[in-house]
Amino acid sequence: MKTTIAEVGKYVGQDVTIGAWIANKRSSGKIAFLQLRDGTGFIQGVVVKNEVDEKVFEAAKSITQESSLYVTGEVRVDERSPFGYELGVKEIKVISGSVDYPITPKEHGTEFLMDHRHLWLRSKKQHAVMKIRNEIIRATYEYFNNNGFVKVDPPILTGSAPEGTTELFHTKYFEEDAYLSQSGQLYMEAAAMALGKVFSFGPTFRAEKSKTRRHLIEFWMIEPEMAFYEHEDSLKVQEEYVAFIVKSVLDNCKLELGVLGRDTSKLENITAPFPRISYDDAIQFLKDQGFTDIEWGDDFGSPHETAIAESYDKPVFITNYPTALKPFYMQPHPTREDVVLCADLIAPEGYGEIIGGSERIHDYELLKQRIQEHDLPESAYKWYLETREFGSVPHSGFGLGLERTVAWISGVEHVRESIPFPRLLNRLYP
RNA sequence: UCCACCAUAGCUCAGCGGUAGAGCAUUCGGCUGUUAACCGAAGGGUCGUAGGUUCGAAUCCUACUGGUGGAGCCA
Repeated sequence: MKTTIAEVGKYVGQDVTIGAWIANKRSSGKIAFLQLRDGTGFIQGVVVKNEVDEKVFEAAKSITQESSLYVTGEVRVDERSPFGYELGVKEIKVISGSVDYPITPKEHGTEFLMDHRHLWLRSKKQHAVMKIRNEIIRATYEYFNNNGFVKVDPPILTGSAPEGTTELFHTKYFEEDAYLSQSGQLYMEAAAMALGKVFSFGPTFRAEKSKTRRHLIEFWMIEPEMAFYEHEDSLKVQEEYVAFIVKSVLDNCKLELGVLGRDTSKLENITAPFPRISYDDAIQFLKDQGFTDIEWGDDFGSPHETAIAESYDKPVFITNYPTALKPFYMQPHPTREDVVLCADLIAPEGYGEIIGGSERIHDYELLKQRIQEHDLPESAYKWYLETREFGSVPHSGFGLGLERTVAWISGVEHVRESIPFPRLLNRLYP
């Protein structure tokens, strides 16, 4: 019976054949332990010399790390295995050898591991992070599909800069200039006017010289946009969605969280509603904490963000930032000129901002005025303004950074481990 | 772009002015329950590059290159 490691629980007491790789091996004179992996999981194969053909034991003793093989044996329950099962090996058929596998069972530096990212992904820890990433993606589709959202894919090649200031990747579009998308939001707003509640999930590109554990040049973003939703309605969706993906990972990735040594009690606590603090109060809070380098009107730096996040044990919304700090399209506060209806969601444990969202301006004249104030080319925003010209409605949306969310839930230090092949300031290989 | 630190065996590091070291990996030998297994042996190096100081530089100085951490910007 050919099966996978994930499925062996169905075959206790029976012989199965698994296509696998050797993750590691330990052997003595009369017994060998093969640490097997097949992509679906990890299991230990035990080869006892006087129970198998001599050739099989020799093959087990001489097989090298990351060689591929078909291994046949009896599935048995074993309490010593964290996975619960092990394989009493009867036969080994090597498919392909592996000489001098670079990633040895020892510590390695970041540069070396990143140079071998294509192989590093095979490790138990990276496997666990990728499974958690997948679970977050799966739960995202489940959440939005269950709540009446339609997935819409905005373009990746664009002709203009949605948020103006940030650096964009430039490319040619035949004779024209084009840029890689840094946000699909404007297109999602148009889509919301067509389909009501929509969400996107796709890559985003920022040509910023950022060099921190929270930054990637290419990252994935989930951007919901909702017609007839005001700011407060959007915050409810955000906290419910984030709580849902955390719960999904807790329910479906127990083994992976264990491999990563994640403190799950911190995740179990992540339930809606999330605490909120206004920008005004956050400034006051920081001053009370002894920060002297910040005044009303300044944007938060990383230490400020962390100080605010650390005073809560859940993600926290920082709401209503000064208009001057935020992009042109955000809806002004109903009773105040100087702030807008927006919120950033800051993850606990120093993982930084995972969501930025706002209610969007729906008034045609005001939006046009803002575009002029920001010196944006009106011709490029003609289509965007038209969404306000023909039956404009209040609407809100937000963007969630996938890699920061994966890093936070997995508990890995750096976002470069939360995406299969990270694009970083100095890294385009592999 | 700025600040700090780092660059020695395939990998992780020690050596910090006087002939280059360890652990892991590899090869060989030993070991019946290992969990980064263990024990013994062997092979493996123009000490990032280019200058300089010195009788003598992996070691001190300068520049460059590459990397790591952080800042700013942002998800």
